[in-house]
Amino acid sequence: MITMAEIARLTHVSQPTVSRVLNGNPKVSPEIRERVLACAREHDYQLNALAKGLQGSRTHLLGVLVTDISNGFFAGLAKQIEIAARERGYSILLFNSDYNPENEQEYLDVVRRYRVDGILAVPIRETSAEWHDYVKKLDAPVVTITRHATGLDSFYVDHVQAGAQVAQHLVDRGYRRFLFVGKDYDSKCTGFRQRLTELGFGSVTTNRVLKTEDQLRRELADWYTGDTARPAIFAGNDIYALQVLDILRELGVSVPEQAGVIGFDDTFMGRYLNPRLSTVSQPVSAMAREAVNWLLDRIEHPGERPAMERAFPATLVPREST
Amino acid sequence: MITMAEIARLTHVSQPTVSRVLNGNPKVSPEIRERVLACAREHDYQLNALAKGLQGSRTHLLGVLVTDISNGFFAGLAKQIEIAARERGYSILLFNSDYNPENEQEYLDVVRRYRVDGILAVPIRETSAEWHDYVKKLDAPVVTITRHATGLDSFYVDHVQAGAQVAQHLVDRGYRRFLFVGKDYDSKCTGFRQRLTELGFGSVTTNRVLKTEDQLRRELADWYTGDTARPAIFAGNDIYALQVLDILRELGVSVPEQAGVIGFDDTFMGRYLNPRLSTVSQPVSAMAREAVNWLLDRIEHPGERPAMERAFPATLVPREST
DNA sequence: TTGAAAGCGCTAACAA
DNA sequence: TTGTTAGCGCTTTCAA
Repeated sequence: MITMAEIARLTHVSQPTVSRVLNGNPKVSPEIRERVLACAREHDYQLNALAKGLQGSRTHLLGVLVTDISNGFFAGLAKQIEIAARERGYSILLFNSDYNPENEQEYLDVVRRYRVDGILAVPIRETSAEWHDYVKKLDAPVVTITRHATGLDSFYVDHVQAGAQVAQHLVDRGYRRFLFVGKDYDSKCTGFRQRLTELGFGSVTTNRVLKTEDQLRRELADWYTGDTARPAIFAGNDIYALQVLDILRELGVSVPEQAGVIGFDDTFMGRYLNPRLSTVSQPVSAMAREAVNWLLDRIEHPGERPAMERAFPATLVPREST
Repeated sequence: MITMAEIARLTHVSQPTVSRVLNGNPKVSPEIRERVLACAREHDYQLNALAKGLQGSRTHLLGVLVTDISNGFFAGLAKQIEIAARERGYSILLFNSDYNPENEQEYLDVVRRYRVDGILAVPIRETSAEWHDYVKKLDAPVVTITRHATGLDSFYVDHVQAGAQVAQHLVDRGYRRFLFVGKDYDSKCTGFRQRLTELGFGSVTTNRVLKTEDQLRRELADWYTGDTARPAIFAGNDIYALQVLDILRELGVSVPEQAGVIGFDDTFMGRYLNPRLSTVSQPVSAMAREAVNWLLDRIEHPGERPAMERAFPATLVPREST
């Protein structure tokens, strides 16, 4: 691929002059400008972004670390991040931790090797001291997205509060017995339990962690037959909800009549399911956009400023399943 | 971030020696090796991948260009690509063309600026002369994935044949009137129509292009009421199928009794839908893995070799919707 | 086994 | 307005 030096040779100017032309520096005579641009176009010149990055300024690279890109919610998030970054001329290095802390650690290192200008991450354990310490000692700014990390830049939906909203909704709809399906350290579960306790249903709450689908099937069967109070299941994300819906159908339990089901994330598919899935919506696009803009502002206008802990509202989307 | 030169200064050796140690060159005395490694560890040294890439060898960067990362199928594909690349030490620059040829063109340029070692792409128009020409004149090897581009490296499922399989399946199941929902240039549609014609149902085939959801709703309503032969709908992907299913439910048409619906891609959700979605499965993981390995072999062992046109079998997955 | 020197392609500072 | 010089952090000769 042709370089600036080569263009300089061909057009009989110095290499820095070529740089000036290609960077739109106005202090270049029109004739030279024309000659250089024509030559660059003719040879399909493409800037060597590595050389530019090496020389010190910006790499215009952003590291994006998510837990599972195959989950529609994160796929949508990645898409919005990519769009927002592109608009400002940044490209995305994408990594998938798969909820494995070792991967997370390794990918963070990889991203540093490429000297990314900044990092957007969905950490596995946003509240852990490790995450906090790690972020603090990095040289590139890190923004935690969709999770709340106290004291760090984070753009998130308050999962504790959202969990409480779900609890309230289920109780309002007349459900009296509850199950949470998801990871045990999920903050949604915390908020869910708290509110249920406040509402006087603490003791009937059962919280289960989804491991294999088979296990979930057995647990659901046990759980459902044990009682006659109106039961509802809060799934930590729409994917779990989809599986729960399917299992209940197999068990012959009709939703929402015999059991309520509510998901989380408001994934695209929820709107079309049968029954249409009640869920909790997060403003993905706004979250991605604001997070990217904040990160890029930090990058482009360095200087101390307090951490931005930006909470976005979660919206309960009641549909047919509750 | 600390550099090799800095480590050299601290350990009283030359910078190239530091390079040797960190690259595992055996011709270094144990004492020096120890000293250097200790220093690197202490200061959390991270290689500057830009400098390494600049100096000529490999960047260990792969450009991945997909049409829509928020589509579960491509999200899954991206995930598998990322995993396969990681295993061999490569990272992913991800772009989303959103089915817009201008984006595709621009992103391909961006990727070249970062001097990626190779490109994996889901082209918008894999059969076009533009794509062919563009790929041919790039300096980095390009592998077309999930689409068949004749004469170029491509790892794909034969969509024409898959479309024919779907036609056969629907006819076998007793359907007699057909609708294709999807993009008009989709090769699946070509194969679908061909086979229907062969089977003597050519004239009753209606092919419609999905534009807005509202339009789809009106068209489906018109289409359904027009006739009494057993009708079936072939949706170009599972997302369309999901929407079709929902519209039919609104129209009070029961699936599969009054109308059959089949999707494409075997997205995760299909297994859990109500009714469970019949669809066509592509071996995503194998396709991604083989494509990545082929691309990396081209990168790591340069030299002419004929284009690899590797077709993978599509598997019809009959479930409850047909 | 180690070091000195050159150079990858670019930007930035300084001179002319 | 243009050119000269230096240097980013690394790998790669080539010498010692």
